[in-house]
Amino acid sequence: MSKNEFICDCNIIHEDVVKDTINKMPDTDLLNKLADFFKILGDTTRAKILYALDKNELCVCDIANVLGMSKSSISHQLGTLRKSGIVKCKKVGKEVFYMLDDDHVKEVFEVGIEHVEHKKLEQKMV
Amino acid sequence: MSKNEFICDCNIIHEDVVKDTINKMPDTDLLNKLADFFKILGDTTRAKILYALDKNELCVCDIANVLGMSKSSISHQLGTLRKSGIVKCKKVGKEVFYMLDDDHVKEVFEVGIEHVEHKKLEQKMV
DNA sequence: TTGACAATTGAATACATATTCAACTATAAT
DNA sequence: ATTATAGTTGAATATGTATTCAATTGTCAA
Repeated sequence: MSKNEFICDCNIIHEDVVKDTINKMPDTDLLNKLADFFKILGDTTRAKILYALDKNELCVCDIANVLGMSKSSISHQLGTLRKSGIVKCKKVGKEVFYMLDDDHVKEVFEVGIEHVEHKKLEQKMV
Repeated sequence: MSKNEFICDCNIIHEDVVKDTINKMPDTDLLNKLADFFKILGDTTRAKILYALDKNELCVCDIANVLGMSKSSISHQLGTLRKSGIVKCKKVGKEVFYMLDDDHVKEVFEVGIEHVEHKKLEQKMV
């Protein structure tokens, strides 16, 4: 493996480790989907929506009022959440009720909160 | 609670549920930190970096070569990862070696992968 | 001390995306 | 049928951010 095969303008000193790491990397498709999943959770509005839906089944107006935001922006976000299969909905008359479609979200949230609170604790100890 | 207290131009029909949900919402600070944490994981480049660092301790050049990207962009991303306390580094001569600072990341990834693979499976069954 | 190299940094660019606004659809009530 | 309401949608705007580029820092070797 010559130096020129590498993208970088540096003398590769750790060729073996690099090769080993490359071999151990999961396929791109998985990593993209994983990042996309976290991207969905990585927005305050969406995080709040999911948190609210974990507590109660809610219509668009309810969510808008819980978060103190406009119906439109909530509806847009619900659209993205629905497209990514994280929430589902049922229509009742003029209203549309939303609920979580996936238990994983709750689980991921829990580990995330653990992390965040652990970090907070660390800061206090410093 | 009058209609006017609500942000939305709709006849609140589910006042009780809305109030209940509001009461059960965690404080804003936690939700923001949580979203910020997921935002960090919600980028393909950063996800790849973290995945790579989970396998081996690597210098900036190594990571750049594993991902096939420039040193500069990797360094920028390592900066954000460092600031958020997810990776740490040690300097050895001219090189800087990076490693994961937190076991939670691994844990969160695992649940995330579970979710992604579950979704993939669901799609196949349809 | 000079040259080479790993890494960082700031500014610029390019791209992605959250919210707003206005228009529209679908359903229910009169 | 007409009107009001819940929700959706597309375009525009505003904001955020990933990558590139160029310059700079710090360390090692000659």
